[in-house]
Amino acid sequence: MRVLQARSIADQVDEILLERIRSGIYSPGNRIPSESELSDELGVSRATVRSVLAKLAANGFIIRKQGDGTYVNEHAHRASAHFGNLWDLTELIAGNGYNPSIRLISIAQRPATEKESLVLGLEAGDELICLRRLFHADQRAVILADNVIPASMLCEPMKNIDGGLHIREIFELYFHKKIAFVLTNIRSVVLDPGAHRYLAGESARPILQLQTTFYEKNNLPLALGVNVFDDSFLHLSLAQAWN
Amino acid sequence: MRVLQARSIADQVDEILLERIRSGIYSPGNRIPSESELSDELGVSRATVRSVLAKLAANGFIIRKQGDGTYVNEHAHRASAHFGNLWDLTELIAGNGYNPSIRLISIAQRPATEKESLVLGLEAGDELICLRRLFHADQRAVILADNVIPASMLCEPMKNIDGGLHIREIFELYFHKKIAFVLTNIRSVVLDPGAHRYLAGESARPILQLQTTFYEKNNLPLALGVNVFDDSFLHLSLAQAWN
DNA sequence: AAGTGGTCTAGACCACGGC
DNA sequence: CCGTGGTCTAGACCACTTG
Repeated sequence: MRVLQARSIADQVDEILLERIRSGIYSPGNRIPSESELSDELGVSRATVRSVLAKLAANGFIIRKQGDGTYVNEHAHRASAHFGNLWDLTELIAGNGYNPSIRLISIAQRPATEKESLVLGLEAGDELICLRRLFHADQRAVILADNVIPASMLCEPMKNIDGGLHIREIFELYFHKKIAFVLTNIRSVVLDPGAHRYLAGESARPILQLQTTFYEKNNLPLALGVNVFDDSFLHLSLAQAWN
Repeated sequence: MRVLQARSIADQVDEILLERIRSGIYSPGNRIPSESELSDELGVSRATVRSVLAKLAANGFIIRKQGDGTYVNEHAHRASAHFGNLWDLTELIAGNGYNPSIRLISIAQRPATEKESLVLGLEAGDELICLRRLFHADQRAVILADNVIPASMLCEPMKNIDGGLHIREIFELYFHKKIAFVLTNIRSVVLDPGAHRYLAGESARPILQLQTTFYEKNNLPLALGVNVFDDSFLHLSLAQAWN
């Protein structure tokens, strides 16, 4: 079977193998075909197969044993997030077994605070676009997501922004920017009344807060984000291979 | 320059490049030599150089720009953890700028609770080794780490265990087991009185809790771990490349 | 146009584990 | 012993950015 060149060969092999794992063709605890067999069957080089298997192993989907073979990990399905798409909130919700959706709460413009202008490299008083969104898991509000972005980068009227998109798409479509990397701080905080308006349950309980700074390829900070969610409802669990 | 075969060539290249970044030979925001130049200078193939650069980029140390070059990321130094060694608590403390040390609080044996025996695949009432350790950052107690391991796996007298070792080494030395992968749940909890005995600051404040399950290569659970720490003192921050 | 990183190949040799 | 994954090489071609 020769895969087409629509996306990269490696990505297609990745998709094929992941589908076989998910569908049970490669079942938990059992051995999958060797690298040579896979490269023969899929018509790609062993190096390409290896790059895909390395990624799957890093995310815990498979366990590799030198001299023996490659086995499907029977515990990886319990992880709600993976290193490739960490901090992708819709994936996090889906990984917990719910149907994710995003709703725009508000979009507004205001001057930057002193701290914000410092981090984002702005002049005091420069304007920011403030995006407040709510992520739902099967109709239940679970994550409150706030993002602030310098208004000077906006390429279209603020009202045009589709709040249901992934933050990466929002940057590409309305700001013509690509996020190169992110720096995320994981914190434990008390649910404050402002956020409690949107999230169900008792107030002042401890919740997780993800503080993210987005950077462009040229090392300049693009925007800030703060996401809060109840980790008793939505588990943030990660599988990771050790060596 | 031909590197020696003591450790893998890739690991040595990794070390060389990381050292050049840390020492400022490759300085923040500036471009580093191209893949071809590096492979020539170090006497290794371009593929090997690429595998190392890919790892450095995934951890945010460098930014790669197709058609342009590879640049040192000027923000990566602010990350306290990296994906390769995530949940390595001594690295986390070092990443926050402190000198890490580990002290054994207690080591004891008791029967497993119902929940523990379920997760670890034991019979009700099987014995567990309970390891309680305290991680210090410059003499200040910052992380309380509890681990429970089935007593049946122990290969030496309990008293022989050196509590100052990395959990991976403890498994290898005293249990003759290798950890293949871990599943970690990140939670936000209230500091309970039991843990407050060891950690300074006010009680009942929100703190981070890392619940880890350790697995062997054969997919069997080895042990459980619970680490709690004050994330206002010790930041859990991660750099991650987005594509 | 030249040079960069991105992708992929074919093949070699090694270390390890099960048979 | 044989087959497995682990490592490394040399070289090809492509896509992209910059001068």
